[in-house]
Amino acid sequence: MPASPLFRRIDVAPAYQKVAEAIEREIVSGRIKPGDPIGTEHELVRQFGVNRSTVREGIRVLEEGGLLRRDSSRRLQACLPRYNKLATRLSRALVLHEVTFRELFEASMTLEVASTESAVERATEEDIAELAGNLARSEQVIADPAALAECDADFHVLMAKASHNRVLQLAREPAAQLFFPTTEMIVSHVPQGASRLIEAHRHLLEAIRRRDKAAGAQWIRRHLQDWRRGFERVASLDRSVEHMYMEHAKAVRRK
Amino acid sequence: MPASPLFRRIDVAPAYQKVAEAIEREIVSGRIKPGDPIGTEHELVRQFGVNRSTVREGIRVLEEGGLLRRDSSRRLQACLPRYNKLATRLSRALVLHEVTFRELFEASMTLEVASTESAVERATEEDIAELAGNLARSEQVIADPAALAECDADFHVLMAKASHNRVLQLAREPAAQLFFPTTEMIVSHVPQGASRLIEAHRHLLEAIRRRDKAAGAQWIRRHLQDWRRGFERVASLDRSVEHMYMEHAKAVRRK
DNA sequence: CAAATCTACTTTGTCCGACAAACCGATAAA
DNA sequence: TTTATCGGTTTGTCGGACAAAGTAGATTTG
Repeated sequence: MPASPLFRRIDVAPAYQKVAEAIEREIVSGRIKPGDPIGTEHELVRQFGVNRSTVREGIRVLEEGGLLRRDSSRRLQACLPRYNKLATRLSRALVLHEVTFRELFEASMTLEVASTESAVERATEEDIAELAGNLARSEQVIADPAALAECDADFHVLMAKASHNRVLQLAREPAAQLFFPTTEMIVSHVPQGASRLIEAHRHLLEAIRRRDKAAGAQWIRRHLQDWRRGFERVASLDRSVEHMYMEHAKAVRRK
Repeated sequence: MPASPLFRRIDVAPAYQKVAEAIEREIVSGRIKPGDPIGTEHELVRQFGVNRSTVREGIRVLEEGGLLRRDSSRRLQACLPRYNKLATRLSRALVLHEVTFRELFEASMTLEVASTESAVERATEEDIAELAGNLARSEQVIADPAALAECDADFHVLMAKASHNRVLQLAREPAAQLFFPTTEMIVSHVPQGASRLIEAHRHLLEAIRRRDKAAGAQWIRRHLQDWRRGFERVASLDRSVEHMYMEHAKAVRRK
């Protein structure tokens, strides 16, 4: 145990980091609210007394962290980090760690069941209406695997929203981003895949309407098992998530 | 539906983003392995044909995303994004969204139970040894709430590691980072809090040793319920996580 | 009077060149 | 063998510059 120190640890962080930290502090502490303008780069230069290049490096850090964005006219403003954007980073990390589909499946089984059970308990009328709207759209695009896969992903996002638990919502997102891109592949390879998917969604919605937790849990499990069986027709569960993800990322980038 | 287009959508992303994306592609695709050097800024300037300021902005983006780091001599190298670092961003996001302890508790109940059940099934001898080591340390610091709280957080991290499911490991981390900082407070306010905590850990370890899934699930639930009861003595579950987190963050920064 | 257009100013994205401090490697000195 | 010294790199920061795009106010037009 050292004696009480004479000197405080000196802060050797580079200037751009200090700029980023200073702005971050203001936002996290709530002194700057989401949507508030941060001021122009020139103003920040004046306030911090550093060069514009330095300010810009700090800004990039915060932009990437999701605390800052540029509005339509590219002026800076504070913002609430969107789960979705952060989840993308996490998904990428999972890919790099060469996570397998088995891990993804197991985790999703837990997360989606929890999300469903909460949704059954807490879904509001609006939540139900959104889910119903999604279901209707799904039925229209039943013959288009890509569109149906997108509907499926949305359905589960809506379900997580209906759980009214943002932690759960956030926790499931990275796995879902890797999990659901495979849906298109499965739906187009497995006969009856599309109709079974929609049937499961219909029963899930019905369970929510009746506040029947057991039915909800049962149908989400069945839905995921369907995915698993479908997936195993095409590839091994122990394959790393890497390839699928790469292809999907490419497709998204084209949009 | 548009006719097949004559021209491809031109890419108007700013140069620093393209630099970041180009490097990201190389890393995510595996052509650059974690640990590989990226080359000096000057080299990147040459390769991309843009200014150094531009390159540096791109580098900041990737550094923040965890794909790039600077080694001891500040040279750039690729790296695997650590869950922990990303989880910190997520935790911050949860704070900004004013998540409540109730949400945190419910999600953790799901995530920790799943993590425990997997650990019971799959923990290796090394996992068990690590958990046992942690338990021994806990018993030594039973009178020191801060140290005990740290042990508790570590215990659950080790448990997640023992689950051998990296998706689960990642999914629980953000919640845990917000959840466990309160442990110190609870342990020091609730008589028997420390001993109950250690008893729960002991039973959890025992359940893993005996591969007794039901016992594992039961004890982790009990452990979390203990937390909840303790917490409710001090504050309301419906309080936003914000204040606690802010104080904890300050404490960590001082370290 | 309202709408459209033009013009002057601001802001961002990028570039150039520069320099001190830190770091690396190798050689010289103890 | 260890320590000290000395160039050569590399990073972090700086100042200034300019084109493109956006903004807002003034001006023209219907």
